[in-house]
Amino acid sequence: MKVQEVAKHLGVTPDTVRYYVRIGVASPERDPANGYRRFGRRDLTNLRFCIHARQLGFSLDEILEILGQAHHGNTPCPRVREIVGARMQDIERQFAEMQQLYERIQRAAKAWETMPDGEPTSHMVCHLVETWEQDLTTESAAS
Amino acid sequence: MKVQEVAKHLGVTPDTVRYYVRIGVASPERDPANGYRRFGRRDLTNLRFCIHARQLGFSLDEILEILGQAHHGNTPCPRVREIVGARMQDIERQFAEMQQLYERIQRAAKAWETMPDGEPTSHMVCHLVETWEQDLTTESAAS
DNA sequence: CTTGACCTGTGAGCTACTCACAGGTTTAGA
DNA sequence: TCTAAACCTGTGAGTAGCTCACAGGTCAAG
Repeated sequence: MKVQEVAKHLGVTPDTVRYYVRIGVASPERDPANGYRRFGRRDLTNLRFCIHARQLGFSLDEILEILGQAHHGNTPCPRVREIVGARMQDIERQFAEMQQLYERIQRAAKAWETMPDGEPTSHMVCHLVETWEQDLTTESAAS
Repeated sequence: MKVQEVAKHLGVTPDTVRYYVRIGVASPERDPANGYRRFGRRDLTNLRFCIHARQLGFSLDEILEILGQAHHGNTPCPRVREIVGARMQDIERQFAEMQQLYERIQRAAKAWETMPDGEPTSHMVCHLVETWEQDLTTESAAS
């Protein structure tokens, strides 16, 4: 299979497939006549795994690590379970951070509702932003 | 004020302050004797605005745009309100995406609980990932 | 006078692609 | 048989917002 067929087959762009090849997710043979990539079964397997794993939040480094393990005949499943666990925690943390950001914006927007616009001065760019009451103390202490 | 004093004052690292100067958030004078940055009132104002705005989810490009507006004596407040509105929508969207990802992972992890590990084969790297039931159809159709 | 803490600019690294460029190949149709 | 469109190639740069490394100059305390 050529790059575009593979891409269509897997639901990604040819550029993405080429990128994955570039970093070593797959290593297709080359057609000696024209240098085109010829994807075999193993290449497709690796690419499919990569795409699925990405959809589960795996990083490309983690994917390469797992492919390496599998290449050596070791079962990558324990590592996979480990990564998935870590990823869930990451997401929970990001989730909390985003919620904080959202609430911060919301508080600001609400506080600004009744405030007029103002001209910038030498000690203030936008009074909306600069007079906004933030509890930085709480947040920087928490981090 | 020198770079480290400013950094401490604003609660960021000296590197961050230097970076902000680099991209034009502030343009401190230089001490002719040694070339050190000397931050004045306006520089501090800009940096403080920048840091606050970042905490509200503004991009550095947006911040530079606003600083430019303010520099020309125009009130940036309407633009600020606009950006804040856009940012809230962005966050809501990201929120939904992350939730999807989280649920996807959760479903996978749950489905794997009772599955044993397996050896990698030529057509499968990790059966946990590759036999995982995804409703890609739903998701790709939705996007 | 030394030592350590500061300062300088520049450039690279991080993630996961995505796009641009310049050029070679294949394929379908006239 | 020719041509034009659609494919393929590798390489390099761009994205966001820092962060760190490097090599070297400066300053303050003891």
